[in-house]
Amino acid sequence: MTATIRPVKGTRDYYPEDMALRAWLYDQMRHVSELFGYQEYQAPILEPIGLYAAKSGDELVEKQSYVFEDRGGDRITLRPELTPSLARMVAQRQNQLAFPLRWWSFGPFWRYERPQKGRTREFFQWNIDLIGDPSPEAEAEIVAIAAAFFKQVGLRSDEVQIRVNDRRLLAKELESIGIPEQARTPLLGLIDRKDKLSPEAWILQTKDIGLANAQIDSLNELLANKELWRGSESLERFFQAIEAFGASEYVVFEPSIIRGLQYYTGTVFEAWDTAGEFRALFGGGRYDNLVSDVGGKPVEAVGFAVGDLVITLLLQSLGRLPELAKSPTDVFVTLFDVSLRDKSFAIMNALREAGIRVAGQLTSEKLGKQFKYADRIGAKLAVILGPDEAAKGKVGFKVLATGEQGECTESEMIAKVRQLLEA
RNA sequence: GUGGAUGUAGCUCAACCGGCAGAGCGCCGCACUGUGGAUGCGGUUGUUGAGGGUUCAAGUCCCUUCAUCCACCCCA
Repeated sequence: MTATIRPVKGTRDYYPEDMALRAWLYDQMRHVSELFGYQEYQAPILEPIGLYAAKSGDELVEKQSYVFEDRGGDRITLRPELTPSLARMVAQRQNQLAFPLRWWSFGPFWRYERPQKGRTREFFQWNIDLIGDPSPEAEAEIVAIAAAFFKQVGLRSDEVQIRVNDRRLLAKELESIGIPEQARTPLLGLIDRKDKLSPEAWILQTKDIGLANAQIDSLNELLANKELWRGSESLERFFQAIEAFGASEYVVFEPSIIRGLQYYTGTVFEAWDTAGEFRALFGGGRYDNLVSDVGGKPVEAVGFAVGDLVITLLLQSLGRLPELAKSPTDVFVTLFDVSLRDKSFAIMNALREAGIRVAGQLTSEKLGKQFKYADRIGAKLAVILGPDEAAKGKVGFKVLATGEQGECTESEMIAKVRQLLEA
């Protein structure tokens, strides 16, 4: 064990059963994306460091990105997020794309930080964006997609919740209670962390920023007001559309949702498990400046990102993981001995040409072991060709789940196998 | 980057005050040389993460180091 080379810190090996689960999640993401008419795309995993310098959080770029020099001396980053790459792709073909764009992607990302529960250094993420539509209805569509995804994977609205806010609304409200401009940015960061702080620490830290007692009271009142959105035309329209899209049971207004990324310009949202056991399931919002920041003409955009890991942990803790096949094997073809090898191989071939998924014994082994193997890999059916069957021009079969056994002629085999697999 | 916890068989974990390294599961074999999953019997599995120190004696105490986990920070 000491001799094996360790995996890179924060990476995760996906053994076949883990991979089957990730592939299943990917399928659900694809399904929901396509239900809303979104197209899949892929961006490079390597990007120049400069792409992120513009607008991501400072800490993200300076401390949490994997950066190295390639052989030509260029500074390369393992992408820590997708949105800047998307912005570049849009900017590069801005004049030939059919707006609004409905695009989605799934792939690996890297972030150099201490791994912990629900977080690794290499992780996989689903990104989905609607680009070129400034309306609150566009935001509602994106949030409705998130709700549809939860339904698709079997998470109910009493288990997960999408919390929505609008940074513009909050900025206006902070101004109205007399919070000076220079205090607003640090205050927003503090509000974002409020539920992690004790009430005492919260008051202490708001005072540090320079708020008076009366202002803290107003602020607390503001953050407790779940009806605050009714003052905002865009949020009114947003919630009306959410209702019409059938997503309202999953969506609530929450004035303390801010999000850390600097590039969000308006609506922001996060999804959480209602039990509060895990970190955010996904986060997103409106980012209208990003395309122009990478050199394009200004385009409005809204989107979100979901990691595979927290969703998986949540489904697991709720006992909601799907039962996936152990392997794609439908049929296991046994091998009696060397004299029947070619004939057994020909049977494997015939079944495969009929589109049936077959694994088969390649070298001589006791039949008992072959059946055990067939069982362990989850084959539904075993096909047996021994001297007795061969003498009669027949093949034997066995349904592994029930032990039911029988024979049929070689010419009947494919039809028989198909029939047994469907049962 | 800061703080805390934990490293013992393939896996999950025991081992009293420092006194012969164990159990369950798994795996292998046999009962059952043409039949898996059940059962019974038998067997295998170790540099106790690594290095050093104290001691008659270290899984256990001390130091160093590495790794993992948890929280903070941060969160695409």
